[in-house]
Amino acid sequence: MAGRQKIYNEDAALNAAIDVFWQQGYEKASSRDLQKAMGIGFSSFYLAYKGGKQELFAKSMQRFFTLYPQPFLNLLKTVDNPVEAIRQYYYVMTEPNGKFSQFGCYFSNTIFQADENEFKEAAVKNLVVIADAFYDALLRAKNAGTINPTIPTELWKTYLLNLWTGLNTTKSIEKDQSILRATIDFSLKVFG
Amino acid sequence: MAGRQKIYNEDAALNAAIDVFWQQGYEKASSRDLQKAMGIGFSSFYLAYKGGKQELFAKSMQRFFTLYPQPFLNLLKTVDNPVEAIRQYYYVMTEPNGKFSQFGCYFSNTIFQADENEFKEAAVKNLVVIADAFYDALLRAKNAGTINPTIPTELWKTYLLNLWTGLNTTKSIEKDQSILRATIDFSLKVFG
DNA sequence: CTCAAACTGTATCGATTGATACATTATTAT
DNA sequence: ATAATAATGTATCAATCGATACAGTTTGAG
Repeated sequence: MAGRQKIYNEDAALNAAIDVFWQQGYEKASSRDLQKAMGIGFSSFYLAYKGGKQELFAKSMQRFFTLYPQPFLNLLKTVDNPVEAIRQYYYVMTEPNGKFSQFGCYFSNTIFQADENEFKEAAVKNLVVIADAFYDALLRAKNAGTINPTIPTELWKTYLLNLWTGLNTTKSIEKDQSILRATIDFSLKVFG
Repeated sequence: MAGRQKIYNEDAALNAAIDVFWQQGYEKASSRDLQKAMGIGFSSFYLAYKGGKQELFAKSMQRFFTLYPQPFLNLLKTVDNPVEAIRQYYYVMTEPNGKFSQFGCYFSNTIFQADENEFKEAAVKNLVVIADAFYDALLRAKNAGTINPTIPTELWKTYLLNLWTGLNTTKSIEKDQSILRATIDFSLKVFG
């Protein structure tokens, strides 16, 4: 293998692309915006991502999952009190200067903005994986007697997804952090 | 006043524009899409809406409120059981072939997609008006002893908004209508 | 009958979009 | 050294965006 060395860092460039997509969404994030943020030229951009913006977005969403939800899902496998862990996870949507409260949920945004394409499907799949992990952790706690849910088991995933994706929009309407957190707290009471 | 007569119907044209914006959102709805759907030429378009797409969208959102939420809010003032009325309103998000389940909530979509501009602000305002009406009807029922809510009064609006805006995304993840409706039913139980 | 007012159809504007072309520079294997 | 390979920088492509120009058509007031 011969050839000139990369002048940019691949990981740093992809992380920069994540933030651009996260903030602007797939459509609004222009190739020029992305290149600028990634510190990369046009040629290098299309050399590294032959599929262009589409390929970059797909890899960006994969990396996003690895960076943010994945560590939490791993943690969730070990905790005794999954409701408290989920509460803290949901609280990030209420942190005034955090990326989640500012940019929203990467997957919900994608589901919302994308056409009926592969991205929408992938974003749904990511959220379902998260909901599945929530379900498993809660079921373990229930079986262990740690929690005593009043909500039927078959509604757990949809209820939790709806709370999460709702916050993604509600945070733009209700700016009072204490009200948002109280709503999260109240909604999670059904898990005991 | 002299002059040629309009060849198109203004109300029908605006209604057509609503559906285009509803389905595609402000950004993706191109001026050509709109003209085509409205059955109108470029000249007439910019003659009728000197502010272009922006002005058309503003009037479209106003008309949308008049067409859809307003009649329900009027009904809500008269019903004895507001919880049941709200349930039916939320159910429209689960109707497989309805515009709401297909296109989502006009206002939530706008809040989601718009930049920090006048549209976002107007969409938030519309949702707040709806939440206020929900609140008033529920408070009347509580004072009349018809319902016995377990949720603190100060969380009513945010809780109901979050349920509604959540459905706007959750409907794309959970396709089973019975699960969606059961989640709505369970969530509304807190109002007694 | 005339003429200004109002509406319409088509052609096109400059800006921006995602994506390529192509020459240049840097690196390594032989 | 030289050829092959890889990365870069700039210029530009066709398509589409919102918006406008401008000539043509229909109408009613005088």
